[in-house]
Parts: sequence; C-alpha cells; structure tokens
Amino acid sequence: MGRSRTNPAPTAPVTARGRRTRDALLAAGRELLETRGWAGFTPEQVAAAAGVSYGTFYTYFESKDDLLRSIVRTVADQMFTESLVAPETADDPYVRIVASNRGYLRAWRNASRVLRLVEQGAGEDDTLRKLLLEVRELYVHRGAEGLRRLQEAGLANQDLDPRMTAIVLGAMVEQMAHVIYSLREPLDEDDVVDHMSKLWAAAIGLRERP
Amino acid sequence: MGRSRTNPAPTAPVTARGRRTRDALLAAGRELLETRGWAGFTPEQVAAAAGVSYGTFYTYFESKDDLLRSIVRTVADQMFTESLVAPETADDPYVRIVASNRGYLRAWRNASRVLRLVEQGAGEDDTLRKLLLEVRELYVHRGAEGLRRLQEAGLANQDLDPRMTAIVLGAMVEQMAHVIYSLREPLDEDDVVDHMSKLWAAAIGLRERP
Amino acid sequence: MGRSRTNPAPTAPVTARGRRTRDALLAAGRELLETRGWAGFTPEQVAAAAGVSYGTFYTYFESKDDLLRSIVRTVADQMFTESLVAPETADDPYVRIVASNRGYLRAWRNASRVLRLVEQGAGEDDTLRKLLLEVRELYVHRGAEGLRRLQEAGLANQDLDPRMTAIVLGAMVEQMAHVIYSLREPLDEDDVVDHMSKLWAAAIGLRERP
Amino acid sequence: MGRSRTNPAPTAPVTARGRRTRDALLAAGRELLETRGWAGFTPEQVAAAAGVSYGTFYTYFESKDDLLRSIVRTVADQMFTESLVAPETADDPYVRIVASNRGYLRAWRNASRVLRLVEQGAGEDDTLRKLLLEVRELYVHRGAEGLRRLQEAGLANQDLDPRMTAIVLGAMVEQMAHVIYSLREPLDEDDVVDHMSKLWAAAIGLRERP
DNA sequence: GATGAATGAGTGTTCATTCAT
DNA sequence: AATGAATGAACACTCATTCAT
Repeated sequence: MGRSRTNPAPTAPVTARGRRTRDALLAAGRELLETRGWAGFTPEQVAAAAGVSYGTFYTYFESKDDLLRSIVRTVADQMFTESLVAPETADDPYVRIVASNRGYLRAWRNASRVLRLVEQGAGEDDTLRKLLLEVRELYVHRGAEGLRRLQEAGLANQDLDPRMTAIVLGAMVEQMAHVIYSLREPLDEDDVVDHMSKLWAAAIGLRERP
Repeated sequence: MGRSRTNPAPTAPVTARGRRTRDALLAAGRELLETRGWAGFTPEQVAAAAGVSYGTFYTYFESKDDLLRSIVRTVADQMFTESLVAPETADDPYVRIVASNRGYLRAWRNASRVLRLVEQGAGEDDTLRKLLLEVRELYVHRGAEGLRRLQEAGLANQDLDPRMTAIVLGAMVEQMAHVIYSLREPLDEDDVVDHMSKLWAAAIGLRERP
Repeated sequence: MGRSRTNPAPTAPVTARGRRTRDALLAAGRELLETRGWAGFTPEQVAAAAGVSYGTFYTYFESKDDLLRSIVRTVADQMFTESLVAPETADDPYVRIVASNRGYLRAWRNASRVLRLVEQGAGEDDTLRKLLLEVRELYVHRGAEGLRRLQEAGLANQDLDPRMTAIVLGAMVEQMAHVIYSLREPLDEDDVVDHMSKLWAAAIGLRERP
Repeated sequence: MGRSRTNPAPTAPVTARGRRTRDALLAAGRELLETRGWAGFTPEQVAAAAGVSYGTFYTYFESKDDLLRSIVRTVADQMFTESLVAPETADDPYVRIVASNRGYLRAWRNASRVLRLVEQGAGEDDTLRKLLLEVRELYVHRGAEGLRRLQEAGLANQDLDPRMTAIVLGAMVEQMAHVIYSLREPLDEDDVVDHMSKLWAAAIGLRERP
C-alpha cells in the first residue's frame, strides 16, 4: 500500500561480528563491481559473494544505492589518503613529476573502474556526483598548484594557465589508467610513466634548475 | 544479452518505407542513449520515440543488442568518415596540430557519450569490443603516423616512441571530450583546443620548419 | 540505480481483447478483496484469478494501488448509480423511508467490505480519501434533504438538525450493512429493514399526512 | 499468521522488571497500532518504541499475532470494566440514556481504532474473532436488557424487539464513534450525544414516568 | 508487415522469526 | 534474560522477447 520506509534504517554494526559482515559486503560489492560491472552488482550476488544470506544485505545497507555510495566513499577516501603519502621530497622537478605520475596512475588503477561505472549510473544521485567532483578537483588542484610553483620559480612556461593545464594533463593520466587497467591494453606501466613524464615535462617547458 | 533465437531473423528492409522506419528506430535509439543513458534505452521507448508500435521494433532488429551494435557501427562509421575529410592541407605543422585537435575533439563530441556507455555495457559482446578497438586504433594509428613524419623531417623529438606517444596524447583528447561534452565542465572549446595544441606541440618538441 | 518510472504508463486498452483482460483483472481484484481481504490482494493472485500471467497485470495497471483506486472508483460509481434509480414515487412518507432504507442497505451490501478495507489502507492516498468522502457525503446529503422536506411539510420533528440527524441515522444503516454482510450475523434482511424503518420514523417524529 | 513453533514458549514474567518490559511492549504495540495502523505494527518497531532490543520481543510474545491478541484482550477488558462502572444512578430514563450514550461513545473512542483494524486483519484467527464478538455482545445484551425493563415498566414502545433494537442502535453509536474519532469529522461530541439521545429516546417511544 | 497484448524470469526490498553470544 | 545479527520466503515491479490477429 505504498508505505515508504516503515522499518528503521540500518545502523552501524555494534559487535565485531557485525563489523566483519559489513566489511565483507563492502568488499564483495566492490569486487563484483570491478570484475563484472553493473551486471554483477545485485544485492543477491553481493550477499552470496560475501557468504551471507540475502536478507543480511539489508541489515547493513538501506539499499543497493546505499552500498554503492559506501563503495565510492571508500574509493575516494583511498585516493585522498594515497595523495597525502610521500609528497615528493625530491629536489629535482623532473624526478618529482615522474613520482607524481606514477602515484597518480596507481591511484587511478584502483579507482578508475569503479569511478567510470558510477559516472554513468549516478544520473540522479547527488551524493555520488559530489564525491566524483571532489575526487577530480583534488587532482586538478594539486596539479595546478605544482605548476604555479614551477612558474614562479621560473622553471616552467609562463604562458600556460595552471588550472587548464592541470585539467588537460590530468585527463591524460586518468584516461591512461583506464586504458591500461580496464581495457587491458598490454602496455608496460614503467614505459607509460616514462613517456607521460617526458611529454608532461616538455609540455610545460620544464627547465633544469640553473 | 545473448538469448537463443526463435524469431524470424529480421531481413534488410526492401521498401523505402521500411528503410525509413529502420532509420527512425536507429536515430531514436541513439538519441535516447545519448540523452538518457541506459535508462532510456528500452525497445519500448525506442519504438515510441520513433513513432512506431512496440512490436515493430522486432521487425527490424533481432534484439536490443542488435540495435545497440547497429548504433555503434553508425557512430564508428561517422568517425571514420570524418577522419577522412580534408586531411589538413596547411603547410605549418602547428596549424595542422590545431586543426587536428579541433577535429578530434569534434569527432569525440558526437561519439563519446555512446562509446563510453557501450564500453561498460559490452561486457561480453565481441562484436562491440572489436568495434571499439577499431575506433581507437584509427586515431592512434593516424597520430603515430603524423608524429613519425614529423620526426623523419627532423621537426619533432626523435626520442619519442610514435605509437606510445599517440596513445598518450590520444587519451588526453578523448578524455577532454568526455569532460567537456558529457560531464559538462564549463570550459570554452577554443580555449581547450588552444591549450591542448600548445601542450601537444611542446610535448613532441615541435620545431618550426627551418 | 533508482530510475523511477522509465517505462511508459499503461494506457487504456485498444482492442476488445484488451478490454476483456482489463475487466477481468478489475473483477478478480474486487472479488479477492471482498473474499480474502488484503491478504488476497496481491498482483500475483489477482493475475492468477483473472487467468492471465503475472506481467499482464502491469499492462493495465500502473501499480497495485492503481488497481485499488480503480476498484474503489467502480464501487463508488455503482453507489452513485444505484442512488439515482427509482427515487421512490410512493406518496406515503413511511413507505418511502422503508424503500430508502432497503435501498441504502443494498447499496452498502456490495460496497461496505471494500470501503471498510480501503478506509484503513488508504492512509496516504488522497485520491482514495476523496472518493470515500464523496460516497459518504452523497448519502448524508440525500438524507438531510429528505428530512428537511418533511420538516417543512410539518411531518417531522422541527427540533432536529437535518445534517446531524442524517449523519447519525446514516451511520446506523452503514454499520448494519457491515454487521449483516461482512460479519455475517444471521439477521433477516427484511426484519432489519423493518426495525430500522420503525426506529427511524419514530426517531424523527414522523407524522401521518393529515 | 499461524506458523509452526520451534521457539521456547514465552512464560509469564516472574520478576517485576520482566512485567514492566512486557507492559511496555503491550503499550507500545497498542500505541503504534492506534497511531500508524498496520504499517507501524512490526515487532521491530514495537520493540524500539518500548525501548528494548529487537530480540527481546520474542522473550515475551510468541509472535506478532500473540501480541495482537494480548492487545485486543486488554482493550476488551477495558470496555468490560468501564461498562461496570454503574452509570445509571439517575432516576429519569432519559438522563440515563444520555449517560449511557456518552459512556458508550467514550468506550468506543479508545477501542474503535484497534477493533476496526483487527476486524479485518483477523481473517483466520479464532481467538480474535471470539473476542470481538464478546465485546459486541456485551453492549447488545446491556442495551436489550435496558429496553426490556423500560418496556415492562410501560415506558417504551412494546412493539420493538429488544435485541434487534439494541443491535441497530448499538450500530449507530459504534459507527458514530468511528466517524468522530477515527475519521475525525469535526463534530462536537456533546452535540452528537445530544442528538443521538434524542433520536434514541424518540425511536423507542420513551415516555416520561407518569 | 504492423500492431497491441501476453509472457515470465529477474530484481530490489520487507519483515516475521530464529540463532549465537 | 537480553541483545544484535542472520535468515529466507514473500512481495511489488520491470522489461526483453514472443504471440495472435
């Protein structure tokens, strides 16, 4: 009779067992999403993959979308965390670019499959769209700041708009991660990092520190 | 996806009226796919949008997947055709790069929404995956050839692997098309072409013809 | 992914066959509602009782609630229609009261089971609540008008408020219909009509036309 | 409704704390039933409203139906109790009728929401149907006896069958309680009592004690 | 060939009840 | 006794495909 949510919303698990189950569902959901795409992402299959019964899914997640949001949040958090690790201490700007490209590529490796899927499934979901934007902004912002510093130090082409450049070069890295890890083009990761870095350095007119 | 067949296989339309109906379904299908994504892509809605009755859909297409393949083939054909048009007659390499980037961006503008969707929905469909690869290969190949010619003429950095470079720079353009046209970031198209061209030219170490 | 209505809403049947199927579903739904209450009122059971397959239900009704609304509309329409039939031409006011009570009782006989059920299931449905109010108002209004005419003719107690009296006496008839036809108290219908009429006549102080 | 049992049968609470918990569940169940109807009447919500954990529900009640039966028993008991509270101290029969009508209305005020719901949900439950009948019989019997005494005293119309009359007039009161308290028609309670009493008195041909 | 109806397996969600701690 | 987790059958609804006319 169209009740619309009569049952209380799931709450965070209280016991250790509950936490384990919830984590298993989250992991299974992400795994399925990455390996089988939307086709494998049904509460039934997620529950089965997590080794729990059907109904248990709804003990921890309000809906399929709720799980999806949790997965995306997890992926985004991982990207934020990774981006904090080892903010290149190298002195040589080119070495820093290589490290940064390698780092970006790795971050996208784990995230791009999920984020690509979501980009299309998230037609209406505001929470998701916002998360997606935040993730992109994180990288664009960092890239733009890095370039600005190089420009100020006189080590990069002054003509480039930092933000636009960061967007364009970020697009390159993101799409390459997709090509390598999702489309599985047989490209060597080191080779790709090497080329991307050379192209990137040349593109911004990187100069050796005098 | 991939049921067994009991229906009479649709044959190519014989009459002009038949061709018109088939074309209307194709166009409606593509339109819906581009505007509403998978959600709007059902035989019933496609038929309605094409102004024919539900059952008629199966007179012209064996299945929903069959229509999808036809749409992708159409999109791919358009890209091939466009890529043949006026292979820049300009003499100045930089002007050619700008023209080429603008051309690529436009080609992707019409294609990227559909191709992105298909990339993920086409889990198992070999026909589709092959088409997708062909499209990408078209651009990679052309890009690599262009670079090789510049290198041979001594106008570009000889250290770069032409194919890898074409892949990386192609990734940049493809993703930018997605960012602009699907994610609708408010970026000026000319501005993007300008920056991409500058970065591209610098990246490959483009030199003025002596 | 929470699409929310992607498929077109069911339209009125075009062919005779379609009309038959829709009618069968309506009839089966009402029958089940009357005999088994909410428990029997599931799309699956309705479809089975109508002799069609599950999916066919949704060819004609947008939802379970949609069918319910249609049923209630049918019931209400029948009550309106019946109330128009043969507005007793008898001259004697008491005879008219008897006829009217018998008519009301019969009208409620067919309606009360459904209307009672709906009264509680219709928590949120505005369409339904409005229909229910209209049905009640129909009878209250007619009763009040009848009394007012008698009062003006000096044939009934002038002290009574016509509307309040109609509400109270209408309540009596409605509830008696429920007692007899739904609770199946073994009471003779004629006997009930006889007593109700006597009580009613006395209650309003009905006087013989001089 | 009516599963087989594997659970230890709940026993009557021994400790004071146990009794308090059981009472809290009963009260919460009734409250939910009255305010939200069937939609709010789930073991989980009842437990939450009573401030105990989910599983505890089944420590005190064998099933949801068990709680329902207990609630109905409570409601019925209240009606029996209230009906004993010796209203008729007045000497004047009309005053007694007013008092009685007011009393009946109040009794139904608290009961009618629950009893109406149960009347329909109790499709198969014998215990419930019996309880419902007993409640009605209580009022019919009392009404019939009252009328019989008046008839014997020559103060009421001798032609009326006491039981049938009590049924009909009882129906009137019960339904009016529903109209006022559940449907929330904006009627003044005193006004209703006044009219019902006048109608009732006139209906049975009540005469002043000579 | 075109049309509208019919089909039924599949999916997301609820909830009464049982279980392990 | 009390708690929170687990279970799975039941239900509402969707949609690709087939069928009858």
